[in-house]
Formats: sequence, C-alpha cells, structure tokens
Amino acid sequence: MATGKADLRREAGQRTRDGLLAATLELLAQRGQEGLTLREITESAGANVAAVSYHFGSLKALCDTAIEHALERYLDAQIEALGFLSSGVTLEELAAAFARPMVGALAAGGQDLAVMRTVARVGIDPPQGWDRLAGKFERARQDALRVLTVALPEVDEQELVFRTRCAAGMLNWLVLAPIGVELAAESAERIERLLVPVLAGAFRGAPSRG
Amino acid sequence: MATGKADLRREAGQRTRDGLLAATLELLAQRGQEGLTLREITESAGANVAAVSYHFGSLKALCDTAIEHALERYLDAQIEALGFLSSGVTLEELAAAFARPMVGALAAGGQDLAVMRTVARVGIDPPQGWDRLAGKFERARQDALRVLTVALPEVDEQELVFRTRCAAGMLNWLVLAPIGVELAAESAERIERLLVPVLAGAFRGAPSRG
DNA sequence: AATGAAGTCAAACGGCTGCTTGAGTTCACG
DNA sequence: CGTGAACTCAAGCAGCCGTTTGACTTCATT
Repeated sequence: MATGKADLRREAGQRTRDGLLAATLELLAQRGQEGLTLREITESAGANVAAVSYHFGSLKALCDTAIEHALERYLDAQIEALGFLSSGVTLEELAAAFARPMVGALAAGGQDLAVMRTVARVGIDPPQGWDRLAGKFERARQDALRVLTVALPEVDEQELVFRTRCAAGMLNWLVLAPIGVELAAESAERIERLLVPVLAGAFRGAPSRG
Repeated sequence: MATGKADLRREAGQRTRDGLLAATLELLAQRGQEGLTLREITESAGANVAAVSYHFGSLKALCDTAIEHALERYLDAQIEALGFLSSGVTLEELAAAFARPMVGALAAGGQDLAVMRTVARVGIDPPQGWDRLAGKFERARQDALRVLTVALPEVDEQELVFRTRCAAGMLNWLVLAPIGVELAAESAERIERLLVPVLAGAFRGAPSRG
C-alpha cells in the first residue's frame, strides 16, 4: 500500500483544480459572472480549456463552486466576528465587529479581497442555487439583529432589520465600487476609524427632530 | 417649404431610435453592460439588428448613449434636489433631499427606476468616457458637502466627503440589490420614513465613545 | 515490462456574437 | 410621375463562445 506516499498524478490534478478556482475567483471579483470567458480563466490559470469540463463539468459549475467557496468563507468570518459580542455591547463595538471582515479583507488584499468583492457582486445578481447557504445568511443576520435590539430597544425591530441591510449594503458598495481601491491603500486602523462612526450612526439613526 | 408639416419617415426613425434607447436602458438596469446582446435589444424594441448600426454606429455606442442619458437625468435630479437647500438646514432635511431622487424613482418605477439602477451599475463598473459628466458629478458632490460642512462644523471635511460617498453608495446598493424590488412595492412616504434616519445618522456619525 | 487509471492537450464542433451588405419600402420633393 | 433621401430588413460574414473528442503523457500497481 501507499497511503503515506504521494500520488503525483492526483496532486497535479488538485493543483489544476485549485488554480482554476483561484483564477475564477479573481475574475469574478473584477468583472462578475457575465462576460466571464472560459479561455480567459484557463489562460490566467495556465491550464487547458478541457480541464474545466474535466474537473468541474462546465464553466457554470466552476463559477458556482468558486462563488460558494467565497460565500462560505465570508459568512464564517462574519458569524465569527459577531459571535464574540455579548448583549451589552456599545453600538460602536457592534459596528466595528460588523465591519471587521471587510476591513480585514481590504487591508489584506489578495484572495481575501477577491472573496469580498465576489460576495458583494453576488449580493446584486444572486445565483439561483444559494439555498444551501441561506441558513448561514440567516444566522449572520440574526446575530447582528440580536445585539442591535438590545442596544436600541426603543427602535422598531422591522426598522432595525432595514438598518442592518443598509449597513451591509453600504459595506458591499464600498468594497465593490472604485472607492474600494482607494480604501485598500489605507491601513486597517484608518479604514475602521472612518467607517465605524458612519455604521454606528446608521444603526442608531437620527434623533427624531431632536 | 414644409417646416410645419411632419416628415413621416424621419418621425419613424426617431421612434426607432427612442425605442432602442428605452429597451437598452431597461436591459442595462436589469443585467448591466456585460452579457447585453444586440439581438436581445432589437427584439425587445421591435427593431431590426441593422437599425443599431444605422442609428448609433455600434452596440457600444448605443449603450454609451443610453448610459449618458441616464446619468444626465440622474445628476439633474440630484442637483435640483440639493439646490433647494439653504445652509441652515437640518441633517434630516439634507438626508431627505439626498434621497429624494431615489425615493421618487422607486415609487414611480418604469423608466425612472431603470435610470436609477443603470446609474448605480455604472457606479460599480464605470465606462471610460464619462469625463464629459465629471463636472456635473463634482457639482452634485459639492452641493451636498457645502450643506454638510455647515451642519457638522466639528467634523473633519475629509470625513464628511467619505460619509457622503457612503450615503450615496448605500442608496445605490438599495436600488440595485434585490431589496430594491421590495422597496419598490412600498409608498414613497414609507421609504422616506425608513431611509432618512439611517442617512442622517450616517452623516452625523456616532458620538465618539460618549 | 504490462496494465490501467488520472490527467493533459491540440483540434475541432455547432452556436451565438456584433456587424455589414444590398435590395426593398416609404415618402417629400421637383 | 420621377427622383433621391431616409429608413427597414433578411441574409450573410468572420470571430469568439462553451464543450467534446481522441490521442497522448505520467505514474502507481501488478
């Protein structure tokens, strides 16, 4: 037997798979699913066009796989960031936790940033088969809402849901629009210092005419 | 001479042009510039494929024209909404004026909404030739900033620029993402009542730890 | 050395793309 | 009525698209 020994053939196949996924993620982050070309991916990954059919079945399946990986990485980071919060936290701490995955991705760049941008694009043009991750989405949403309802008991829950979606949308926009490349040049501390007051203010809302 | 009489041929041509522009705007709003098909546009407009080359020169020129029309309509609405504001206005009034074009478009639907969505998409993937409208963009930005600096004299101007971009990005996201179709079902009053506190809060920011 | 599974690759396929062509229609003019 | 400009249209063009094919290499196993 050779369980402890590497099968070089299978390793090469795994490398091709990973390369295709990485190239696809990068291109998805840059331009989205439309206009994405099979040959563009394979050239960027240094692979043959047939490798996509062989390893993933089709271009669409490759994109779906890359998107699902990105969504899973993003949701795990979001849930982890919010999970640390207790119920008695300030709005600023909530805002900081809410923004942490994006701030970290902007500061880190590379694949982390590509994951973020891809997730943001998916938020605008959702694929049909994201039912599998709907539970995680719901969990991340509930985590934020739970802390928010304690911090702002006087605000209607439906409005808090809306504000959470506004905040998430704002982050998605910032990472996707050209302003994202400006932000990516800043340090994580500076991004957080700019962002947290805006997010916290959006959560709190304006005092009604006071 | 026949200056007072209609040339039916030219009228038909104008109708074809307008139909192509309307169909292009609608499809741009739905799916963006990538993946947009010449035959899809012409079928939707009830025109022949050659009409695009004849009237606009190319598919890209047609898209550019449709986008430029949309940008101009949006910027005019934005500048007009902000132009009414005096310097001594409250943050809520500023937020309401800031959101008015989008709220109106969501309530009106149809072409107004398509204009909004197209502008938002252009904000993510900007075409190269929008230099012609850069002046209008700058003017809309300055209008908002002018009122903001008076309303929030204690905040650094660079931060106010950032908050303005955050607010604009949030509106763009709301009109573009699936939540936009939910909002479009609501009345203008309800949308505004939800939106203004969030925008005003984002402008004001959160009190620094206090 | 022989075998067969795993992976790679150039070439080709039908189909769709944007765009052009040339004939045809409509209509205001002289 | 004849002429020419404005416009429409079916058909066709070259080129890129995603996918498939079959020969080929590589390598663990026997």
